[in-house]
This record gives sequence, structure tokens and C-alpha cells, in this order.
Amino acid sequence: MTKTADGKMGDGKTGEAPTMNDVARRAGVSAMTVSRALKEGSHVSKATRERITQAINELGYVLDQSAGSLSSRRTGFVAAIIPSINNSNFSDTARGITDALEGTGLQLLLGYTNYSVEREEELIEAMLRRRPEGIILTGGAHTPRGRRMLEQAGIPVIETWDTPADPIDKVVGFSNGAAMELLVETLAAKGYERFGYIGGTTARDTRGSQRRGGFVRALERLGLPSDRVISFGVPPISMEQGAQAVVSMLERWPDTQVALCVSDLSAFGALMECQRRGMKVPDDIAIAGFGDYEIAACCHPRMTTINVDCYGIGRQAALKLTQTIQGMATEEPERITLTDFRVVEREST
Amino acid sequence: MTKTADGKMGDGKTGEAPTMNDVARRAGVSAMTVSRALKEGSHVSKATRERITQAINELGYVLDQSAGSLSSRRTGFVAAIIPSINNSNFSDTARGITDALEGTGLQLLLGYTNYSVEREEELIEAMLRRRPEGIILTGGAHTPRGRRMLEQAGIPVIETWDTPADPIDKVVGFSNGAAMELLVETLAAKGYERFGYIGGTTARDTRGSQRRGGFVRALERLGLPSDRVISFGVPPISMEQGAQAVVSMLERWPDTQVALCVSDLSAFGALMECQRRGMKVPDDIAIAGFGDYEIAACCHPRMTTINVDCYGIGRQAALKLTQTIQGMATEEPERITLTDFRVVEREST
DNA sequence: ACCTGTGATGTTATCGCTATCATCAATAGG
DNA sequence: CCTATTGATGATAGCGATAACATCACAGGT
Repeated sequence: MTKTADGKMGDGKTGEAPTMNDVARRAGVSAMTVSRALKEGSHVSKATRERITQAINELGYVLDQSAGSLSSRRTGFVAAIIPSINNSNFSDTARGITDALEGTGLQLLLGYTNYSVEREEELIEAMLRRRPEGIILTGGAHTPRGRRMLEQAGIPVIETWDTPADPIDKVVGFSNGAAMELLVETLAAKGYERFGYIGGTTARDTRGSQRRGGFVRALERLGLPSDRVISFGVPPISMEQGAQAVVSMLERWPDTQVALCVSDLSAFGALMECQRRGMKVPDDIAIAGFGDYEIAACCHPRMTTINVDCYGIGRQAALKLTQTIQGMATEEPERITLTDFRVVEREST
Repeated sequence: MTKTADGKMGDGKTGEAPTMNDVARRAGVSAMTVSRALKEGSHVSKATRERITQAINELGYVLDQSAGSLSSRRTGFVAAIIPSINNSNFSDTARGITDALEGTGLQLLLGYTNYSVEREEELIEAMLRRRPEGIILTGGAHTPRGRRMLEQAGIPVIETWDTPADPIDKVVGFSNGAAMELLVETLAAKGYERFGYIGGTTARDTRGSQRRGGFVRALERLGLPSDRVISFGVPPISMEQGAQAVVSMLERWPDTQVALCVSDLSAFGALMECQRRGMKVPDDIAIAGFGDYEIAACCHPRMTTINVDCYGIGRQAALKLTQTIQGMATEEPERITLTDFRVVEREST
């Protein structure tokens, strides 16, 4: 591999990238000392450190962490897998993870599945090949092979956004079903009786089907009709699909008093569609969402929804991860952490 | 390193993770053959491959790619740095990248800066330490040190979402200023004369300030007043800030006919706020956004905006990257690719 | 002056994999 | 039947860093 004018960098130096040895030679020290100089809390004399820093700058050297992690057996990153980056609930969780990782020397490697467990399996494998020090997943539904890989990986695994019946390792989440039940109860207490539900078609979105389950359970318990369920579109369902779904719902059950939606996005679509048709919300029909996205607090009328501590889920998951990784002399963190949710009542109900 | 009961995995096997040598021993072949069996297009006999596959399954072996890439000098990933994952424009770009990478054996490592160039610099360094085979950035504004690192990295660098005056390497983007000019011209042609602009305060968001620049330029060219500019909040400005900004604007210049916003999100906030105050859009005031987010097509009234090919930016950036990486015997791809944008006229103007 | 502890550095041996070259058998071509 | 070609496999030598141990100099206590 002596080929050289191959890097094709616009300008700047040509040739192979400098290694730690190049730096060491230039600074007149051994590679080991360079390695130490690049690490916090190592004993390197001030003069030497300065020479090394200078050599690094002159050469434009950048540490090769992949080589380092092979040797130190620490890759310095954790993996997180979320359904979609294009959903602010999950990206809030990702922010929570990043923030909690700040200062731990760990970096986040993010992947997204588009709500597909098959894609999740691929991602799990791709991630594990890079030897993360821990992995955070969304939900408790995995392929059998994905699950097996996680169990055998020998790293802490955290499932989030859910309360799986049979967790792989640790969990930070809440019961989506219970949250929806609470919403139904809150609204029933206000006098609503004829509830409709708008969600996606398949069981692909496990959180979605749990929400639907909660909807049905709560109504049955209250002795109210629980059959007004519209399944529309492949999850995650969009604003536009929410709009279309509410139309179907009103055609089929014109006297529906309140439409609960699997997420704020579809709820928003429904809300706008109702206004477009000249219906008054909440007088003609009430609408509530799930997730407390930015849009729920800002639309007109402002929307009732379930607030979920998305950011906190990420933060706590990452915290639990770093605690486990660092061994935490004292004790292992709790296996299961339940996060808060609450009904946010606004003008749309 | 004989310590063993240390992995602390919930259940499953204990002990060190199996290596390729363990697999090789179990399958009765050499490690090299295992390595070949794990790679497409290598000559391994069917019988051997089966034995190896079986051994892999029995041991639960997962390839250690970080060791592999040290040896092969190919890490198999590309880095992308975006301002925010919580913004569907950029996450669409990320999707475009992922999709274009599909089947190339390259994986995406995503980082986000929260619109901070300092954070970008940190991320660039963190990424380069892992030796990506290429890197995709958002915008052309970097710290001097960040820029230097990119220039010296010896890998293809693609700046996107912008048309930097002095690109580092390759570019896939569009002129944010020109796009805003086009929007102003389109609306001026409909007869609007008193334009206002709502955006963030600082120059931190370079795309935002270019849009503002385009707004001013177009109005000056048309001989219309260009001073109705509200700067509100640190970019990226939220829906809520858009709502507050439009209030300031109407207090200061009550006869404003049309409010252009730095993004659909702030435009949406403004739109809702106007309705809350009983103003009719577009009769009392027209509103337009930028970005053509999902919300623009779905809100009521539907919003006029600039559609930008976010997904295409990602796709083309990744394509250009893989072409460069693979050498493309024939020729280097174009240095600069301009992507499309267009005005989408809807009911809000 | 002697011992000890500590800071600053170097040496050596991997980490787990793959590039490369070498080997040997089987197949094909003349 | 002999040589050239290809396929299947193995042996060896790193890739670029760091862990672990080894030195060596020097400060301080007695």
C-alpha cells in the first residue's frame, strides 16, 4: 500500500494520514507518551505536552479511535435505535441521551428503523459489529434473532418507551395503555360519552396498538361504547391521514363527541380538517392527541393531549447505561424505571 | 485479562465474547476462511461455509468490525452532521442519505449540532477520530479549526443546504437567498406591497440570514419597503416564537399585508396566533413559510411556502460521496450540484 | 547517606481482524 | 500428458493504538 496520490484531497498535504508514531518522532518522544498526552489525567510533563501538541498541529494529526478501542477494549460509544428521527418525540429522547452522555466520554450512534422490526434487526447487528458499550432501544418488540443478539452481546441493553412484559435487561418507559386509559377517564369525567379512536392499521407500531388497547379497556370499564375505532394507514400515520380518518369517522358515526388520536400529528390533521368543514372544535367535536408535541400547544384551538417525558426517557436511559457501564461500585441501577405522563387539558376538549 | 464474570449480562453465556478464532476452531478451519465466509464474493466452498455459519450461530458470534477496519483500512461508514434531528427538513435529508447508502455497505453515523458551530467542531473531530470514509455537512459555515480538519482529513467532504462561496470540496445545495427572492417576487406579482419578515435574532443560523438577505434584496429591487423585519429568539425559532413575533410585527406595522417567515414552523405559529386574534388569513394578513413541512400542507388555511428538495439533497450528497469513494474509474462527480426549489402557492396568501 | 514513593517516560506485547502471499488440488486447453 | 488457470484454503504480518510493566530521576523523611 504505497500508493500515495490517491487521497485526492483538494489541497493540503498529500500522502497517508499521519499516525501517532509520526507525531512521536516529530516531538522526540515515544508513541506511548503521545497517547498519554492525548488522554486526560495522565502524567506528562508540561514541556513534553507542549512539544507534542505542536507536532500534532503541524501534522494535522487526528487520533484514530478505532485502533485505540481495539487495544483498550473501549469503543467510547453507545448505540440508540429509534423508530424515526423525523418525530420530535423520539428525537427528544435522542437529545436526552446525548445530553446525559455529555462529559462521560461516550458518544451516541443513532439509527432509525422506520418502524420496522426487520430493519431493527439489521441495525442491531450493524451496531453490535461496532461494539457499542451499551444499547438503547425503543419498545420491547424485536425479532427473535435481534433479541438473541442483544442477550448475548454482553453489554447493558435498555428498552424504552414501553413496559415490555419480558424485558431483555433494563427498562425506562411507561405504559402507553395506561396513559390512554387516563385520558379517556379524564374526558369521561367531563361528560363525554361517545368516544372515537383514530390510529394506524397494523400492529407494526406496538405503542400504537397499546394505546388503542387502553382506549377500549377504559371505555369498557366505564360501560361506554368502545367500537368506534378507525384504523387508517400504515403507522406512523400522518397529519393528512388523520384528516382523512376523521372524515371516515364522522361519516360512520356522525354523533361522535370526541376523537382520540394515536398521536398529536394525526390529531392535528383531524382538527384542521374539522375546521375546514366548518365544524367548531370542541363544540361540534372535541379532539385530543397523544405526545404533547410542539404543535399541540400552538395550534388553534390548543390541543388536549398526553404529555410524555420524552427527553427524560432518554436522559434516564443514558444515565442507567453509564451507571451500569461504570460498574457503580455500590449497586446496579433499578431494572425498571417508570417515567411520568399526564393529561394536558387544553381548548380542544 | 482473565477476569471473566464481569460482563454482567442478565442471563445467557458468560465469559469473553467469542472471536473469529473461536469460530474457526469450532468449524475446523482457519480464521482467514471465516473472514472470507463473512464477506460477499469470496471463494469459500459450500460445505465449509455451512460449517462456519453453524459455528457462528452456536457461539453467537458477531464480527468485530472495528478490528476489521483497522486491518482493511475501511471503516464502512460515512458521517453526516445536521443542525437538528428534530427538524423534518434535515431528517428528510438524513433519510435521503440513508436510502442512497443502502446496498453500498456504508452505514450512516449521524450527529447534530443544535445550530452551533462550536458543537460542530467537536463533532467533526469526534467523527474524524472514527475515520469515516466521507463526511456530509450542513451549510458552509465552520470554525477555522473545523475547516482545517476537514481539509486535511483526506476524505470527500460534502457541504449541503447552501452554496458556500468558498467550498471545502463538493457541494449539494441551493441558494437560500435566491429562494426567498423568488417567493417575494411571486407574491409581489399578486399585488402585495407591504411585506414583513420574521426570523431569528443572531447570525448563528446562516441559512436564516441568507433568507433574510434575499427578502431585503428582492424588495429593494422592486422598490418596496424592506425594513419590516422582526428578529425574535435564537434560531431555530419555534412555533410559539413565530406567534409572538407576528404580534410584535402587527403592533409595529399594523398595515402589513404579508408576513414571510424563516421557516414553516414559525409561520404556522404566526398563522394560528392570527386566527386566535380573530384575523382572517389571507384576507386580513397573508402568511408564507419556508421549507414545505408536512404542516404547511395540512394546516387551515393551507400554507404558501417554498418547497426544497430536502430528501434529494441527502440522496445526491450520498451519491456523490459513494462515487468519489469508489473512485468511479471514469471521472470525478461535479463539484457543485444545485438542487431545486419552488414556490408552492396555497390558501394562506 | 539510605530508602521509598512518585512522576515521567520507554519497551513490549497484544487487541481481532484482513491483506497478501503461498500452497495445493482440480479443471481446462492444446 | 503437461502446463496454465482457477478455486479453496492456510500462514504470516501487520493495521494504529493502548495496557502493563520496566526504568530512571528526583524529592522527602529519618
